[in-house]
Amino acid sequence: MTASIKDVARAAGVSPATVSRALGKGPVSAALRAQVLEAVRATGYRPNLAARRLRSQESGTIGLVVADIGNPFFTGVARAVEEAAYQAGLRVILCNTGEDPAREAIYLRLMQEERVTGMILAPTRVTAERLATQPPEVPVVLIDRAGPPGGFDSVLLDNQAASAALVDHLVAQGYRRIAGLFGQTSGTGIERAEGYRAAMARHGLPVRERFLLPQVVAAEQGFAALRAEGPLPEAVLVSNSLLLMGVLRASRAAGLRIPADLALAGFDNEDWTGLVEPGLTVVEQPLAEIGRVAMALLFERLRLPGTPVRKVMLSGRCVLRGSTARRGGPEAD
Amino acid sequence: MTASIKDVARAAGVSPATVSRALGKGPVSAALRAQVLEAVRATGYRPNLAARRLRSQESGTIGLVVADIGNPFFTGVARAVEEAAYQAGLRVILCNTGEDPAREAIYLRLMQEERVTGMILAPTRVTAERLATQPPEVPVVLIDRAGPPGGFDSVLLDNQAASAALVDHLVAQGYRRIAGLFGQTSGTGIERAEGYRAAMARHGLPVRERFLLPQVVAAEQGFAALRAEGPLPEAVLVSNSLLLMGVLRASRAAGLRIPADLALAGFDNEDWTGLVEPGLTVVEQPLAEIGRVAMALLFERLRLPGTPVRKVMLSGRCVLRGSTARRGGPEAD
DNA sequence: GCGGTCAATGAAAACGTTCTCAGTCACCTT
DNA sequence: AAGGTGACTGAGAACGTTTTCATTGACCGC
Repeated sequence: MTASIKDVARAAGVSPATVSRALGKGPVSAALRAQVLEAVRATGYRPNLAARRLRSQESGTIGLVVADIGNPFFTGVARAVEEAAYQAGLRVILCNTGEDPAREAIYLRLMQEERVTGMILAPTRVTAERLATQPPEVPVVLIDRAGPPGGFDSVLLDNQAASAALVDHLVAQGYRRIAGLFGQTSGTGIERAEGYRAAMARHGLPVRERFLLPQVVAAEQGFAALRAEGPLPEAVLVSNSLLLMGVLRASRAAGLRIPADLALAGFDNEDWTGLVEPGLTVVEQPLAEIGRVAMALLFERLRLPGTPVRKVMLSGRCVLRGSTARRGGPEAD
Repeated sequence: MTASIKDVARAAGVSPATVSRALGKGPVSAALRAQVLEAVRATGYRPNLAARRLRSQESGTIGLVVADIGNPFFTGVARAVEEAAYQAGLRVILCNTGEDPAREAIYLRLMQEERVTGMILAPTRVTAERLATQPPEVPVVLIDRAGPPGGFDSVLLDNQAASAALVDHLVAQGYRRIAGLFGQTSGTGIERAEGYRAAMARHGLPVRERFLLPQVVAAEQGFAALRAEGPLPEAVLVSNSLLLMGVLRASRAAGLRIPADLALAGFDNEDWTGLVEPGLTVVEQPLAEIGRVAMALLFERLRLPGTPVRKVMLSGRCVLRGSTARRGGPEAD
């Protein structure tokens, strides 16, 4: 088939070992190295990574397992991860689980079979729990979603604080009857719900919440159900951008004016949230930072396996836009 | 380290060959198979994919090399590709080149070293030309962007027709001075420009075009340059969603009303294009279909390597929205 | 009852690398 | 001049699988 290192060796008139050294790091005389390089060119040799990995017992690969590659949050993080890996001479295997725990399990197994050097993982709640009892043999860094207490290195947004900040902002703008819609598959949705609840309690306001699948259509249906079950709230807090889009769509379809009939606040500062009218108030997550820190944690654990578990908590940034303009006041922004 | 097939064999009291057969397809008695499975459980054995690939000489992996994983066009295609691969029991390696030919070359080499079964590729113009002289040894299917004539299987949008359809629509709506902004890194941008030129010629209208890097900021600057160089056109045709966003931003910043001061039409029916006010007229590409067809072409070529090269051309669907409402008329939607 | 077929199993080779080990040669020290 | 040092090189083992080949029985038809 394709040329192997032996073919190159024969062409260059040296031993396979010398070819390996000439291409790698070993000591080789300049003359032989030139011969080898010429032979490589002549034969069109490409090293076989499977053989290399088998022999050297290291894959030079890290696994990145996320819920949804269509979600700009994960693509943002993935870019930073890939960039860091590229700098370090590592490859990235990207896996897309679609929030499906079964698929997550399959990919986790696959990563082990690939003998990845380490993994970065955004687990569903189901998988997060399973990780506690069946930890993978390779270093794992969790992103976006908390794992079992004390278990793994992780880099997280301070979801409770961010959620509470949105509630405080809404209250300050004059809203009182604030409903919450949260994703149900991830620990993140749960945490954001808790922040919402705590802040509402602090203000002495009643909670009204629903948990949904993190999909646009689920949010449209969920919002419809919310309306059906009782009076329209003054504002809705939403735990991710897919749900935010769904609620926006549904409220548009219902002819609601934003924020006059309904204020809206959510997570993830995607481009489109600033382009719709009015702009949507969101908590911006530091995507690149999350990716970079995750890789840094992974590298450190690989370097010093014994170090205690570290959880890095990053803060979001509130981007205030017209969707939460002062209640009853002029539509700012 | 981790258990190997020999450990399992020892635990089960059989030979490594029998373990391999029990786990794979070979004929094994039910009793021994049960023993082996039990031993696998006991030892926590996970097959080593590097060894398997080396021995069996097939990677069970296909490479997907795209320009920008942050671009919803590519994530949409990637999803379909991954789904098809998953069904077929194949893995996908996803590579992100950022429209950088150097990085593209690196990843193409990497795919060969991984001994991928086949590749799906959206090349920049530079790489597309290089493919003609240095074709990879594995089957390649091109998507989104045409390669060298007659060279590779590919699945493409009928860009010229789609572009012309947008021009025709704009003309029908009463627009005459129509400018075009196109991406310069891909053959796609070029083709869309050609369709624009041809349609404008057909209508006897003058062409006014610029070629830009496919980035939001480049479009903002490009649009500013367009305005600086002469009178504001009545409409702008834009060759992809990043440029579309840039032009929308820039025209908002300049206080232009759409479509009264400037009509806008582009490519890719992303969610946000229907959520902004007014909605943007776009050509929708069949993302999932592109991914599926690409995989189908790849599979067929693997099955029957001798078949002649096939180019599948899919049509886009015009989604008409308010951004191209009739000139001077009421703002329809 | 006997050659022949067939399923099940094990021994050992092979996949393409890297790495250890031992060897060669040139050069330096004493 | 003998021994030591060091840089370079090749032979061969090893990585963990799959696969070929041979062997063993069991079973079949005659």
